[in-house]
Amino acid sequence: MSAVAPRVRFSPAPTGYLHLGGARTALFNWMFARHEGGTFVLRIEDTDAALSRDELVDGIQRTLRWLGIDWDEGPHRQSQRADAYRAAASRLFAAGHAYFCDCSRDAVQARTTGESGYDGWCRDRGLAAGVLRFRAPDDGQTVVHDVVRGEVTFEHTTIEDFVVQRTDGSAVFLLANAVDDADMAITHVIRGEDLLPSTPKVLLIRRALGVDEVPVFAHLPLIVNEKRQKLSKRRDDVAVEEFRERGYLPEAMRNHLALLGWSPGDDREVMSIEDMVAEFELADVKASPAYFDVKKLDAINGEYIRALPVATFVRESLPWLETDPPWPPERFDLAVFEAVAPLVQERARTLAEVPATVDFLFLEEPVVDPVAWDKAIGRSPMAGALVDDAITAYRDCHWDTDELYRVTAEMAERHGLKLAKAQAPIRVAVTGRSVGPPLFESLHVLGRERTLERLQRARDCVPPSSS
RNA sequence: GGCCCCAUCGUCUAGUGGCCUAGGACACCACCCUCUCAAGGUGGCGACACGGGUUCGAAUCCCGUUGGGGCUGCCA
Repeated sequence: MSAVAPRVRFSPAPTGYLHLGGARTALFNWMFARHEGGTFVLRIEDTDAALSRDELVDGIQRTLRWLGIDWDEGPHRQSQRADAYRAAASRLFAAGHAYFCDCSRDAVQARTTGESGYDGWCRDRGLAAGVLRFRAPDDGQTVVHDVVRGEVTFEHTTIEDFVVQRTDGSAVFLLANAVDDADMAITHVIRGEDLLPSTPKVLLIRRALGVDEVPVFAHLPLIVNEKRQKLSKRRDDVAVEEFRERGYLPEAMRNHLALLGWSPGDDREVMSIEDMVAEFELADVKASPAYFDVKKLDAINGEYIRALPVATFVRESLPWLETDPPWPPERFDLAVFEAVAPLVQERARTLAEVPATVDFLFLEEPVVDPVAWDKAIGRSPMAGALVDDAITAYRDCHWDTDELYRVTAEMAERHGLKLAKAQAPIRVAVTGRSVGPPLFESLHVLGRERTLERLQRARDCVPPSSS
């Protein structure tokens, strides 16, 4: 491609959080830059005063870092480059490429034709104030060369005289975008497909400003919801921060995002970021929209969780165990959690699932799943006898996993039951649930005393007739 | 309405004219393993939107139709 190292930018509007589409766009820009040995620029598009708040920008940076996406330049703030945009606007006006317009919103509406929008009524009125509109060419066409979409042609007759500067003198994103990409020598514009229709306008501005170079464009397919619509804040869960809070690992998030619209070309899916960077090519990006499937994210996240060193898993789980836990905080015992961590790790798809898997260890009394209780104890004719036997056997046996297994298996045999059946009431009595970590390890960690207490309590609840 | 984009299993995708009776992954189902649940293993279900071309040959190229989507703001 180009002899010079590419320069790309991720230029989000600060809306208070980083959404999935933005994260994917950032990731693709970043992977491209790293693959090509180029420069990744972070630029905040906050020309709208309402968006120009520091905390909104901080959130984006924090989330990008969480995802492992770092930048080489910036963050540049468009809110701080007003002078450059004003100068550019003046040049457009002076050269006759733009004119002022004082049409009200209603007037513009009235003058909007089906084919090409605003009809340019103010073009020759010689106004000196108002919004500044770009004088779109009346004929000809602009061709956008797009790496993922090929050549896209826009007839100039379909491009209206669009606004480049607001009444208050601030630049609209089209202008700011054109000026910044030129000033920052951006070579590849990689962004969402929703920006494709605005591309000829930006190109027109650049040309009017005397910029000859044209960046390479790559319009990425949209990420859509189950109804195949562009993800929106209102109706969809789109904040990356929220996925973080739901217990997803950044590596899994990043991996899944990378697979939306791109693949390495073979059967690999779960792969390291290094491998993704090594394989990433803009030309391999697909053109069709992709649905963000949380089920698949869950599966990928589970794989990443299982691949963690146990100590890392414990550390990553801590926020979920210490912040607003389902048990009294003082009852939590890190050593106990560490003892069962490998068993929990094997089963968790998200870190958020961890507390409920181990809550029986830290609660005075376990959370009882009524359906499980009813099935394993309430309506089980053998439950009373099994629990009685367990109490007897567990009172005197060696308190270790193998021994617990052995005496329980013996007990099952005495009753002519499979161990799977025989352990059910014990599990529910002690953990409150029918599913969970392996039972005998759980009992071992819980301790004899508390195990017996819970079994006795369950025994007291069993109707006499059932024993 | 106008302009533009898109179209392979339910989903994410491989496929760039013959290797395709279309491969993988997630999800789902069955079986195996097994103290529950997971994990793992095996197998199953399941797609080239439709119609015309081009070609010896089309999921792959072209045209049309249909369907979906994006844009159409003094938001970006």
